[in-house]
Amino acid sequence: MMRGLIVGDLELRLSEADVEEEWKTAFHSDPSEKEKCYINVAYPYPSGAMHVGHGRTYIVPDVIARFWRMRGRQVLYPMAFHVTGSPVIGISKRIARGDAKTLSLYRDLYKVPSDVIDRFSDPLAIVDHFSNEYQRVMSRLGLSIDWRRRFTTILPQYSKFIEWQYSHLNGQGRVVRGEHPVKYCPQCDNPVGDHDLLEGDKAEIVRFIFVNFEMDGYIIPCATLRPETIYGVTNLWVNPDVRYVKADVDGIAWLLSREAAEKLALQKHTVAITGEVDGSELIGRTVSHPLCGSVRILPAGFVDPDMGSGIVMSVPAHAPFDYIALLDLQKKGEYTDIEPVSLIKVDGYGEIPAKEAVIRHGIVDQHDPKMDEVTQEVYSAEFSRGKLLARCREHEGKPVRVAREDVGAVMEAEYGSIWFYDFDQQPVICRCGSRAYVRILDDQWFLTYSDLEWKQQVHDQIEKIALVPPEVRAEFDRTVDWLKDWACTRRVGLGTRVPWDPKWLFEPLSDSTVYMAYYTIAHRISGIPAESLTPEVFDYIFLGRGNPVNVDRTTLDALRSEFLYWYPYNYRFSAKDLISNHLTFQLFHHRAIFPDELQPKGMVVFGMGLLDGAKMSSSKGNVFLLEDAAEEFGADTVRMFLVGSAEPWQDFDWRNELVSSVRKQIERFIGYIAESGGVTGTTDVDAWLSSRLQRRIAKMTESLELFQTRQALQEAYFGIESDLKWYRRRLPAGSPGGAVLGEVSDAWVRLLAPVIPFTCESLWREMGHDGLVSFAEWPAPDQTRINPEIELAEELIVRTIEDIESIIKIIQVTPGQLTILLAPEWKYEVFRRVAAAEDKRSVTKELMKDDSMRKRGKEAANTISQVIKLIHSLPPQLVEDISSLAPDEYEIFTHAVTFIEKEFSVKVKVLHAEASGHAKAGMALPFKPAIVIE
RNA sequence: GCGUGAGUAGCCGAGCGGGUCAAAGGCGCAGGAUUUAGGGUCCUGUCUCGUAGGGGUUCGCAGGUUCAAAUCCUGCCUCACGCACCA
Repeated sequence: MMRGLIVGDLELRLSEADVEEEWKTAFHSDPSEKEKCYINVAYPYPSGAMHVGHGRTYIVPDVIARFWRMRGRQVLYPMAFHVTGSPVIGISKRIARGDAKTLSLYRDLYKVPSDVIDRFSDPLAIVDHFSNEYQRVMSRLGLSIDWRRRFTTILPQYSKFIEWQYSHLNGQGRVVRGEHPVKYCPQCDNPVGDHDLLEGDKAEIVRFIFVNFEMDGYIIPCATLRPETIYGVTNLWVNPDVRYVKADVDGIAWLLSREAAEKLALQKHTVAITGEVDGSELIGRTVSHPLCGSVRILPAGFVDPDMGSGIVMSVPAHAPFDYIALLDLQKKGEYTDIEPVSLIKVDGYGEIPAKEAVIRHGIVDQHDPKMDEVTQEVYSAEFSRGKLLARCREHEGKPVRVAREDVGAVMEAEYGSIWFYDFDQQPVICRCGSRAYVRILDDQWFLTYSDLEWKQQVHDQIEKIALVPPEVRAEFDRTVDWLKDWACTRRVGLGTRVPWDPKWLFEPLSDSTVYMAYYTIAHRISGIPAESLTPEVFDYIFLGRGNPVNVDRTTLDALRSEFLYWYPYNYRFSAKDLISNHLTFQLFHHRAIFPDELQPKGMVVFGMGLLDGAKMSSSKGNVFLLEDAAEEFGADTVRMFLVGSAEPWQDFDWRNELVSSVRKQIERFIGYIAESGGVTGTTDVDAWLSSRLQRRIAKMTESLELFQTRQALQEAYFGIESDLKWYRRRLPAGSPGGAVLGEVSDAWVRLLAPVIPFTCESLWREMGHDGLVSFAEWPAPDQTRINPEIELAEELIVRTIEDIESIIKIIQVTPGQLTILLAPEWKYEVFRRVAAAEDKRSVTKELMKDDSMRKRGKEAANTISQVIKLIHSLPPQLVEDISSLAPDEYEIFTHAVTFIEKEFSVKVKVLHAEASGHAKAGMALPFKPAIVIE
């Protein structure tokens, strides 16, 4: 009796534990005679518990790994933990501080015991705890990982590996020093990433230019994105209620808002405040700029000292805000001599676009909520279609987008303009609660992804690499084009120090680019002291170069040979959000470090995970923990759902009701296998079932080769199940079936083993096999068992039964007798000739040229048109089979009479239509007999 | 806003080098069967009309190409992912 037949919760879990124990070391993978298959996944950052979304990321590669292992490959599926970076440092601080939200996340959602949480004030305790959890849960889910190779990215040996990589990149001139604006918290004295922000995580850093006016020996800067509009400036705006400061900026006397002066100090300028001045004192004064001459300063309450320099240049012809503000003053009879000065011609507008737009939208004053929209409208019209007018001198006729660059460059070179960075929205608040600013870091290290030659090499690589799905190729190419230099170092966090500048650490994405190579030797190198692992050692292992002496040669040769066995990797798996950074970075780095023959071979990109239709997100609490899922449904159910509900590259949606039905499917599968045990003998439908099985095997194999896990499961689960259902329906009453069922079970258990390995492992054992199904031979379709005639005959019966059912349903009578009238041979001839005809429209004429057809007259013409219609409604393969195999319908139906009689509980007669003399006889067509129900 | 991709029946999803598509499969729902103890299993139906296996209208919206379009082209709308120093 088979154990596990009745799948109680407890029993299921017990058997999972048994199998897990057996697998403990089964997937340790060493170089062998066999062809290798090396797959890997982006390693996790263990700062929290795994949810079902993570589950799929690691289960899909596992299914693929198991598949190729059964196909006889030496498969390597390794795993490590990425602990580089700063998030856990923030987490540990928040936990130490007793932050309620963080504590609740870890205690309630991740279910970390309180004594463990107590240790979380140490960031290393967090990653330690969760990497062990990850391993435990991954094992529980049956991932066939070689755990000997596990490492973390702050292991001293790994750091040495990073140093080696960067010594090459640096030597190639690919690491350069540069300056870079970042979001920065003065309180924390550190750059802040978007996830470090309490508010303003969508804020972007915008680069303004200061247009420097002059007044009494002071520079009066105005921040703008549109330097070309200098030719249309009619005045400046100053807020009379704001106290401005005089400041010494890089040795020159400036006048600007206090906020602006402080911001400048963070942007590589020396700023010393020397005095203050009321905005009101500035009103009415005259300033000048070489490109627009002298203009006056006017009062404006809307000027924000925290925006730009706190002083604004006014271009009323093209800026609706300026226009309406000027108008407001003039309504009071002030400054009536100022006229808007037009400098841009744009189709769809007259001389003063700002004025027209304001009038068109019925704006009455500056406080109208539509002002932003109007401004946007004018700006984008001018930017996309505008051309500069004659008053812009040498820039006349230039499109706005060009003139903007040109005028800016001239101002910077000749008129003392500098760049000024600020956020496009406020406020931007650090998690510590204080305000964040833009700061320019000037000793930052960059990877030169902007290098055109390097980009080209990566483009060439992308052309050669296998990408799943292929549509992502365009996105990779775009990313390569779009990448600029990447700031690859940080001041804080865990990680490897920059060897030549130890105050910096390599940033997390930058230390995770070629670690797939490290897996190949991770278990062998962990015993070697880090001090011995000089760059020369890695050169020897990975590049076969040099003559290192601090590690003995036998060891080195072993490492080198293992690396060469596995590398290059065959497939890397990752979610699609990493295309624009990690997945592309690793191509860059492989290209820079490794020779042609060791470049990546392929990548598989995953879709995202949803939970009940909403995006999964730990921070929002919208997650379902993987372990809870395994507990509730069983590991195999979780696996089958995650790989079967959508193809890997599609988004999937975890819904408990759907998962439950997957569980029933597995139970049904176990039931089928159990019932087929020990069945002997043969039946009439065995050959059919066997033939179908071969096709299912071929289809599933093909699908898995293409990573189509969902398609594979459709064939291997639902396909085989539906064949079995039909098979059983076809059996004579009381028959348990034939020995073919054993053949099906044997193949079926192996086909599903990659997806539901726990179940299949125990079934395999119950079936009396030695060894693990995980290493059993993958079924191969047996061509000799494929029998198209039998499948065609069965198809005819299926279709006829469907016809009978639908007729019965419509006429709603209880049939007393059923007669099947078969089409005569000449109609088959028509069928074959129509099927073979290129042009179905002229085939009637063609056929009617025949004497044999003509003498049948109208009947022949009708038949031809019915056959044309019939052929259009049948699958092409079927049409071909009907033509070429010429099924003997009489033989087929007389054999199936008992079955049809059983189906409809009615007497069945099978007759040749033309001999029957029946009124419906004319309806009979090839493969579609006429049916008479009385 | 920019880049990449997607929009198919109650839901999820096949199909997308044009005819074979009223459109696979699953889920859900409905009816029936079953010596069915419990949500199990099997069969049937599930856009619409129809007392003979058929007809009609559908595949984000609006146009276009074609004898023929879910499938090709154009425009629009909506959604997802990415837009950088961050895992």
